[in-house]
Amino acid sequence: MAKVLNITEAVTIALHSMIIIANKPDEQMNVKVISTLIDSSKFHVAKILQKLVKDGYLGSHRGPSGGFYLKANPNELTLLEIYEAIEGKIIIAECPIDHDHCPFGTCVFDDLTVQMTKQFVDFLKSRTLADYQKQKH
Amino acid sequence: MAKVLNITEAVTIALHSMIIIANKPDEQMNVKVISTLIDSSKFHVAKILQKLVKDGYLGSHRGPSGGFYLKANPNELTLLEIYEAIEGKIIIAECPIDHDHCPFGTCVFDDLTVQMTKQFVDFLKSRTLADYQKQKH
DNA sequence: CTTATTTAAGTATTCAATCACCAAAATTAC
DNA sequence: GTAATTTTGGTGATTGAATACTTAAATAAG
Repeated sequence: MAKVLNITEAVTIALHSMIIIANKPDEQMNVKVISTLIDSSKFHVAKILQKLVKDGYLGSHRGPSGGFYLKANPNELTLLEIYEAIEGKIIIAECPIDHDHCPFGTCVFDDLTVQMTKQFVDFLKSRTLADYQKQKH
Repeated sequence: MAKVLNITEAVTIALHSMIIIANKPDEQMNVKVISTLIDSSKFHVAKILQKLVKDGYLGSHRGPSGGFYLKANPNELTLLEIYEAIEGKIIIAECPIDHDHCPFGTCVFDDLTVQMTKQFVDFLKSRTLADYQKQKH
């Protein structure tokens, strides 16, 4: 069973956690609550959230009633920025055969892989965190 | 640096090798020649070709002047079939969050991942090996 | 028959992603 | 101030995919 798209659990955790936190601006959401909501390992969720704190998208408070809160402006934060915070900058998927060595004039995939990657990037760029907030704040 | 599309070197070797072999129906192409043409490890190329032989797409002859030859009908063999011979059946990339646990009514990615996967599959299905032969036989 | 060539098959290594755990630091609540 | 809670940061295990290598078997050519 093969997946065509590289959508890791790490990115999925990042996107869902950010959306969940953006929808509860009044409560401090902690790892336990979030990992339960999205049914993921709390260790993995903790790691991802720590990275998002380091990158400035989230803030955190330790101790009882601690947790994470949104620091970024949801109207300006795109899904692309979250995606790339976890995975690194998206690069166009080119055919692994070096073009100098490819025995064909044009790529076997034509420009499909380029098109598809752009389509994905454009989607992520067009969506902000605010688009996923039930009540706007 | 993140790649959105899962296009492994293994699949790339399979597609390019099949096309190369289909274009030289009179010569026995061996691992050394093919791996040089596509600038890949001969060990890896050998592995992939062995699998394609087992699956019946190629035949082989050992010994001096041995090599691989096309067994499949290039007019009926699609790129999809080659792709799935190596990677396994393509499945729709769904969000790793179990739908029962997803806190959102609709997927964060909308149906983009479904659309993109179908687009890729449709492309691979629409191309036969014959489309890549310079002179038809 | 001997040697060289080539595929076949099995094994090993590498790498990334995920997951699990622990000790330390911070903070809150009592 | 003490105890409980929660993030932080580091480490290591595990898994699976991808890639690299090695030896064995087959075959052709001389």
